[in-house]
Amino acid sequence: MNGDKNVRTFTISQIADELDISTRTIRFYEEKGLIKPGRTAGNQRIYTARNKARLKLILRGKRFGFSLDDISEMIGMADTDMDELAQIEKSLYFGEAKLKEIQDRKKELSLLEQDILATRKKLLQRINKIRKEINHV
Amino acid sequence: MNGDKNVRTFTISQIADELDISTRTIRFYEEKGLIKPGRTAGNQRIYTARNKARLKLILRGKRFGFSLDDISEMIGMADTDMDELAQIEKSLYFGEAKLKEIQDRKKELSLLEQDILATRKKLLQRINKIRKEINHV
DNA sequence: CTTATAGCTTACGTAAACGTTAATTATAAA
DNA sequence: TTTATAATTAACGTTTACGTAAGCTATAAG
Repeated sequence: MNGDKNVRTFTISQIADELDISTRTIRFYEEKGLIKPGRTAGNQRIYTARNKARLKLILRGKRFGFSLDDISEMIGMADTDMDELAQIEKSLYFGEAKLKEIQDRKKELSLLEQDILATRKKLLQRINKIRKEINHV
Repeated sequence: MNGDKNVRTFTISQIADELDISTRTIRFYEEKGLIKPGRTAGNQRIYTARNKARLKLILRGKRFGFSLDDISEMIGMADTDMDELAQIEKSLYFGEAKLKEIQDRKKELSLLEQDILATRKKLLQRINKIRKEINHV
C-alpha cells in the first residue's frame, strides 16, 4: 500500500459545473469556514473527492432550509483540528438536536405533500365546475 | 343549515402568538399576495380559521427552504378569482412539479440523516482515541 | 369619556447568501 | 513564447424576508 492512491483532484470550475453552483458560492463557503481546499504552487484552489463530498453535504443541508451557520455547526468547521474534546462534544450535541429536527421534518414533509394534494383536488373540482358551466351556455 | 356557522375569527396578534411569528411577517405575506384576510369596519384585519390554516401551510413550506415565490406558486395566490382555467392549470402544473421535488427531498432527508450519523460516529471514535491517549500519560 | 393598548400604513434598516465587476496572476493551447 | 482562458482577491451591489421606528387611528378597559 502507498499513500498516493486516488489523488484525482478538481479545479473550482469543475466542481462548480458538477454541483451546479457558482464559483463564487464555493469561495463563499470557504470564507465561512465550511470547506478548506488545498492550493497549487500558483495559489489556485484544488479540490479532492472528499472536498466535493463535503460540498454536496452542505448543499443537501441547504435544500432543507438550514442556514450556513446551522450547517457549519452540524458538520463542523473544516479547519478545526478536532483536537479538543469540548469542540467535539459541541458538535455532537448539535448533531443530536439536528437529528431530532430532521425527524420532525420527515413528518412535516408528508403533511406538506397532503396539503398540495388537497389543493390539487380542489383545483380539479373547480375546473370541472367551470367546464360544466361552459357546457351550459 | 345556515351560512353563519363557525364564524370564530382572530386578530392579527392572536394569529401571531399562536403561530409564533411576528405581525409584521403576517402583513408581509399579505403584501406578497399569499393571504387575504377580511377587515373590520375600522379597517383592522380579521382572520378566519381558513386564513390560519393557509398561514400554517405557508410556514410549513418555508421550513423546507421554499421561497415565498415558490410557495405562492404551489398553493396559489389568495386573491386570484380562480376563474380562469389557465391560472388553475398553471397552479396544477406547478403543484405536480413540487410534488416531485418533495419526493426527492424525502430521499435526501434520509441521506442527510445518514451523513450526520456518520459524522457522529467519527466524532465518537475521535473522543475514544483522545481518552485513551489521556490514560496513557 | 378618557386612556391604555393594539392595529394601520409608510418607510427606512438589516442579515444572509450570494452576484457582479475590476484589476491582477496562472495555466493551457497554439 | 505569445495568447486565450481560467483563477485570485477585493469590494461594492442585490434579493429575500423580514425588523424597527414614526405618526396616526381603533377598540377595549376603567
